[in-house]
Amino acid sequence: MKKISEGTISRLFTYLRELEQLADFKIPTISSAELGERVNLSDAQVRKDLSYFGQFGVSGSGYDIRKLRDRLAKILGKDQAWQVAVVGAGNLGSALLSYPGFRLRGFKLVAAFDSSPEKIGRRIKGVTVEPMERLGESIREKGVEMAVITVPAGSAQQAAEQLVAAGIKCILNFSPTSLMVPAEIIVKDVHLCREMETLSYFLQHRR
Amino acid sequence: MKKISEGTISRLFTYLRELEQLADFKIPTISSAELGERVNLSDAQVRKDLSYFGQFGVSGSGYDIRKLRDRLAKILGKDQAWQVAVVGAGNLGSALLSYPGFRLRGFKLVAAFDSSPEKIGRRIKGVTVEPMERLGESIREKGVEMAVITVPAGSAQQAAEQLVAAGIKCILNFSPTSLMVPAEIIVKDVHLCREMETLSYFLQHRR
DNA sequence: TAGATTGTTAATCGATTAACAATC
DNA sequence: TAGATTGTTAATCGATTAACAATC
Repeated sequence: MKKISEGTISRLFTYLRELEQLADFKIPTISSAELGERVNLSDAQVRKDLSYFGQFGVSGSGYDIRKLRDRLAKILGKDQAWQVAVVGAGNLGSALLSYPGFRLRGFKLVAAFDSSPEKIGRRIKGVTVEPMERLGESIREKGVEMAVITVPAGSAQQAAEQLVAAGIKCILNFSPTSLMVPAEIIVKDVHLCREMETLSYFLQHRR
Repeated sequence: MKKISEGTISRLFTYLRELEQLADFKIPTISSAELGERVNLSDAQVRKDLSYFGQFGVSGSGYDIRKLRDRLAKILGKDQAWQVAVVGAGNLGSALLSYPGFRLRGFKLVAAFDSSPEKIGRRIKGVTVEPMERLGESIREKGVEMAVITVPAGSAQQAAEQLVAAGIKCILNFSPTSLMVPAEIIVKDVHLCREMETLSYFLQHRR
């Protein structure tokens, strides 16, 4: 299979979410043009993205909504639940643990870790905050495959290393540092300040 | 001035942050190759990004660290503070209000709004949560130019409309919906579930 | 059959990388 | 001067868009 870009994958999730909503209505099919219009993308983009994974449509009539939804769900891993650990139980970590959207979308936040004694033992939405020393053991016990880092910049690298040592392959990083991890580890950075910064730049240069 | 991509702007902020750290040491200059190496980018990329805004270097010796830092800070709007409002004072909104990184980077979260009566009046890091009805007035009083939306999906569009009506030009949107706003409004979406989803896809297809 | 719409190939666009003359 | 490094132009790469034959 050829390399598929992150852009394509992200848009496929967008199509899937739209199809899930459409499936509730009575219409059975949708064209690439209609689907694209609903999510602000061109018909060509929709067909191209889908084409990486096979042929899902019927010439002249479009795509069967429920069938495409189910195929995409399978392809994108939305037919299964993912166990997730949160490292850092501060304000952001707690907010993520409390965010109902994750579970709704198949992500079960089942473990939380923090180094500060006063946080350890606290329960947040049914998850007990554990000490960092328990990280490896707890992750293995709970079958966690993905982790979110919400610790301050200074502790992020160490947290990442503990996660890698525990066998985690996939990290969502909210700390403003770039993590140094082995090449096979998939890291996605969400730098909140950076988002704000690019926004402020474009505001400054438009006003 | 020709159109500059978001990628370039984001990287310029990365260079700036690196230069701020470097300025603390005694070395006076740095080459594009060294700077690039520190932030995992090529020397060509560094020079190209900078070239959109002028000539900052000296052939043979590189860039004066403090001088480039100051020039970039000016260009990127980091020589001023930005007033920011948070719409939605739930877990995520509260976490953002409590996050010290924003203020450190020049973003002052000075207003917070929520529709739920039990949240109104609460103080979070010195900011009092106000009712949605106060949004326009408060934003004008405080000179707010940027807003962050952290309300649930169902209320996001309405929140956006109130912000636009209040004169806000720039929105950071954490709700999982795509906002419909006039073309001149700059919206940046941060879809936490989507980040998690793309991550889970690549994990699934690599294991 | 005629109209609609697919899947795919070719054209375009934009961003990154490589190369190098200019120059400190 | 010789070595280092810039700023910029040209080449490459990858992603998006347009076009259209195939086909339901």
